[in-house]
Amino acid sequence: MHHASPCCPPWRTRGLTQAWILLALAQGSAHGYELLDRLGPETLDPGFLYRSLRAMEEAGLVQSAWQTAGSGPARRVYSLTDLGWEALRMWAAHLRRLRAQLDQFLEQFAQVEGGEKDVLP
Amino acid sequence: MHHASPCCPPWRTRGLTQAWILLALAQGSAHGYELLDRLGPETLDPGFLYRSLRAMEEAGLVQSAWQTAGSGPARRVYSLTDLGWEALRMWAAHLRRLRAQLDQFLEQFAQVEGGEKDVLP
DNA sequence: GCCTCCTATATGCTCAGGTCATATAAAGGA
DNA sequence: TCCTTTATATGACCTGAGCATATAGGAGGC
Repeated sequence: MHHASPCCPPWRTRGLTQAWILLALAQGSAHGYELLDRLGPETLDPGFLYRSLRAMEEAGLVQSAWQTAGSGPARRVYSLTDLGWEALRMWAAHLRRLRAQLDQFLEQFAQVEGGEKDVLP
Repeated sequence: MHHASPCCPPWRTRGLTQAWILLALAQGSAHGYELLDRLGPETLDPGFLYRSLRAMEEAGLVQSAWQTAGSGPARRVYSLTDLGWEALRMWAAHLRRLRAQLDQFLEQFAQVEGGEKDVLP
């Protein structure tokens, strides 16, 4: 019987990761390992990143080219396509709507929190 | 060949549904079908709602009581527990952090969007 | 030469949040 | 009686995401 903490919303928010990847790429072409650094290696799983990149390439949002020059193993360098830029703009619009929803939530929460103690006479 | 819209972030944001359910319950005890009305029947799947309510009851966030009086089939009326209120406050705090992240995203987006056309000499 | 570490990409397994379709049952009205 | 409305519930399935692990090239130690 360990209620430790109730419920708990722990994570780095679900469903928005692709948006962050697109934004990171919008700041300049890069390969996967470099994107990990840009987004914070602690906050993003490498496996998920690489899979996402492949999926986004298949969808035409990004394109890749092998870079064999330099030291270490070959790198797959990704860059945004026009379609990717368009997707990023759509994400931005979506996140603005999401922010409005959050404002609405927090406003409603403030109302119920104030009246929590005096619900019925 | 119908690229219609690229990528597309369509949905009512994932992972936050439990928070909305808790908030709706904070505005007063209700049974499932009534919660559907409060949250918008179009935006929430009944099956998912009922499963969530059962899970939250098991977690101690809500409690339920059968209401056989009145017309129609029996209703399971849910209400928030103290633990549920605590969870709701944690959700609010989390969503404030999420809002800050969104601000950061949109700010960075505004920067890259402005300089999109002049990337290299 | 060989071993080991760092960089870099990739795959398999699994879980949880969510959607869609469908089942069941009580009341009320035609 | 049968159909519709209200209300709760279950089964199948999809997908974003996390965790573990595999693979391969280069660099440095010895």
